[in-house]
Amino acid sequence: MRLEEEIAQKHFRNEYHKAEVNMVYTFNWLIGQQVDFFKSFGVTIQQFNILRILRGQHPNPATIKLIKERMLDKMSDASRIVEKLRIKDLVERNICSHDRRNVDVCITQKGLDLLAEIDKYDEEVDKKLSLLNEDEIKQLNDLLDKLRG
Amino acid sequence: MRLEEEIAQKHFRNEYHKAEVNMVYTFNWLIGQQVDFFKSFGVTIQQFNILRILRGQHPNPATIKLIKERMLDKMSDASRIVEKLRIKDLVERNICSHDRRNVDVCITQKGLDLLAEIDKYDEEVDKKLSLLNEDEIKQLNDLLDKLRG
DNA sequence: TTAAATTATTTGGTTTAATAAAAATTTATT
DNA sequence: AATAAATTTTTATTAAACCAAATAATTTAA
Repeated sequence: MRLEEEIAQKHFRNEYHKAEVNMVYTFNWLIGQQVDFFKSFGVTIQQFNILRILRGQHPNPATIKLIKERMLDKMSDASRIVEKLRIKDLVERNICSHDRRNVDVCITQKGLDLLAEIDKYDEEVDKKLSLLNEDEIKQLNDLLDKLRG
Repeated sequence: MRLEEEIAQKHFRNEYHKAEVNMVYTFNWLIGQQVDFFKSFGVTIQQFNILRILRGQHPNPATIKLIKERMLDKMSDASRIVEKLRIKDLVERNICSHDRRNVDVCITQKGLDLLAEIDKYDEEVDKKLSLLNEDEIKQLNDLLDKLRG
């Protein structure tokens, strides 16, 4: 639906202004769906993102620093989120023997199992964007890449 | 820059998957800039959005319910945000005499002044998207509108 | 070799956000 | 009129973001 009809704002200064509002609005729409989806698996989006980073490293550990760098939302408080995951037995933490400043974080089998379960819904998740066809989705990706410079 | 290079993720299942990640990443980037911008005026994005809604109603009041409906992020905790604004003297709250469940919220002159000040930076804000030209921005808007259905 | 600087992480305190439940009030039903 | 249902707002709870300071280990440099 056109943005103007979804929110009660009739007027935008120009297409750039509309794009700003449109992105924020679409972002909220998208994140809202993700929150609900992940909640059904007992994790938050941030927790899921960290688990995925850890799976990417598996069977090697990742430090908190590496996790921070790889997170989509760079500002997140990785230490504390890792601790939440540890409480749920989804990750393990150990002081690194080579450099004891580091904390090595590893995904557990339970964590891997959870991700495997979530993976089953990939197609369903992709379908949420299915109102755009392949070409349009590619266009969108190109525009976003260009936008960030 | 291409998303694959900005985040350390090489592989996406398909363009749809990439688009999901791309939107979250790009919108986080955008919202991060907005947060900084509004912080320099002493308000959060949500507070700004509520002030704008109130200016739209001015000189009539808006109820909390109306504010919630109009917010881009519909789920937000409007009561508390209004209270934050009241503490800063940017809005006034009064129990509605017709229906005492309602709370009438009005923007103050100080609130109007703040918005007027922020308005001065409109062009500068639009410029953040200037890597896309008019046509491309319009395409982006159309794609996002279509995406949400 | 020791002092200073750097790096990695944690912790405390504050603010924001999302959600559900509670409280207050009005409206509807019998 | 009395009670139930619906509506509006507030409060409580939990997770997360933010920022600075504290802690601890390592590296650099004098």
